[in-house]
Amino acid sequence: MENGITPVRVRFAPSPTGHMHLGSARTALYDYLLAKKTGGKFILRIEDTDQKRYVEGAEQELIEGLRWLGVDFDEGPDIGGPFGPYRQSERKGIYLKYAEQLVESGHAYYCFCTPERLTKVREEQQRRKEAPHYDGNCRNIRIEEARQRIEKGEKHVIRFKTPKEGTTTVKDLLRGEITVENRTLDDYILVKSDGWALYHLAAMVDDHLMKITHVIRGSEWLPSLPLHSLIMQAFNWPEPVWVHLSVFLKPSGKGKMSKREKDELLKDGYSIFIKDLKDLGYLPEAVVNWVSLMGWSFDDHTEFFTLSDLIDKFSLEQLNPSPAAINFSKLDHFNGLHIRNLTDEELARRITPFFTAKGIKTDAEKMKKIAPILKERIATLDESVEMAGFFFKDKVLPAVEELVPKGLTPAQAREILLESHIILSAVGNFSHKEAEEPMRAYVESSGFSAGQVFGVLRVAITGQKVSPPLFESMEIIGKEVVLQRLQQSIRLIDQE
RNA sequence: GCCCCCAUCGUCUAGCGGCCCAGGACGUGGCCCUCUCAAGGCCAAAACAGGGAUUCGAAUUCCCUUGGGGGCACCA
Repeated sequence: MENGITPVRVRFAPSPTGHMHLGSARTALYDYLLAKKTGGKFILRIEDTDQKRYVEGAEQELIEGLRWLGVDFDEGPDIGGPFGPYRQSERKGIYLKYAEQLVESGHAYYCFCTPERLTKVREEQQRRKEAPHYDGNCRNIRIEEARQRIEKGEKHVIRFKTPKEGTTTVKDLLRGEITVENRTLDDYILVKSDGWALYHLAAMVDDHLMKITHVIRGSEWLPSLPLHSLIMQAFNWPEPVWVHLSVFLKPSGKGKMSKREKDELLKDGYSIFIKDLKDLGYLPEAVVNWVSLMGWSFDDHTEFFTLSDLIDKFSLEQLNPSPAAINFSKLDHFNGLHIRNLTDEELARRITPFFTAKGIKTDAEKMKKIAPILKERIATLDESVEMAGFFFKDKVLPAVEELVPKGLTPAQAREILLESHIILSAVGNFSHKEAEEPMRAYVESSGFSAGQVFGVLRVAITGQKVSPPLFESMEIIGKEVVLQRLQQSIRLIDQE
């Protein structure tokens, strides 16, 4: 609640098990905004206690994703900080120590049940239509006996001794108090038989040690919130402010994104993965703006925000607890807005890699001239290649059937091209204004419509039916090349 | 099956008892502008899941139903 005044310490704690997606991006963003707003610290902590699920390169992708978005962290694995290390795999010993402390104080116990036995217990419970849970077999083994068995090398885990009676009430900032009956909770494992701590223990220990004041995470954690609260209580540690964000649903709003749907999305030029979004031509500014509004709002009409606007305006009180369907057409909209918010120089710089990726050599000067006429007609950066590739090609190859549009005969199209060639040849200063003026006069006298004349010219000069404004384009291409291309098109018609 | 959460236009949302026969945005449709495509401008259709209760008064509070989501691992 002490938002806006006291500096917070918040952490984004992903596990390096796959690609960074929109949900992570939003959580990290809110963390960052809250930290910046309060003059606090934003920490990146890698939750890699599960060796089996580790994915090579995932941590790097996470860091790159955050940097790309502009969501910079103050402490983290690659930059260090006063509460490191920031990779849980490097903190193994710490967790074990705290787990044993819990055993000592009677809040946890050693359990010697084999995975086989547990599976059997669960199967039986399912058969009886009971909720699967640990049956408490080792709950009351005396600590001395347990120590002896461990000494003899018996495999064991450490379990939390969840109270069997009563209720646990925890407060979530968005939902208020949540109360559960303790008997519906399980004796969760804190430390595995290989000595690695599980999330429930590791995260609580780290949050405490790293002096985390607000835990912002996805609502999939809500069911284990009582456990986490109980663990904190067992240690006698103060609890952070708990903030559970709503989940993202698939665009239809029915259920969450499945593997198959992710593939389908990519076919439409969309993705929930941050690295894909970058390659698809989305601006980090737009992704930030868009994602910030899924579960948060400022007022009833303001929607365009830069990162610094968001730092200024963000507040936990305006978070919305209900699930949100991902709306990609709105991302396109925001991308357009942010593209138009870029300076010409900046836009030129951002679209250049997309040309390079398609094997098109660009030049910076020309690109700067193209940027302004491209700006309001692209929704994503990669569209600029399709729209403006012709500026950098030595040759364009207009299709004859496009050169001769419906309603015109080849002879008429030829006439337009020839007349235009004569008129444009006579233009001294080849600016779009000076070229357009005599061409307009020609349209008037020719009996053709502006659409017909300029349409033929567009195809002849750009090789495309859709392009940036004709005369601005011609100015950038230059008189010489324009005339060459007109001649080429006349030849093309003649050859038919 | 059990536990928890959520519920306003197709979608994201504003609304925190009277300002609401519900506002904005995306998308959709129409018109204007126009050399194509856009951008931009204007207009339109489009929602308080249902039922009780509280109250002079409910989208806003409470209960139930329904629907949706999440969770029930030696994963996070």
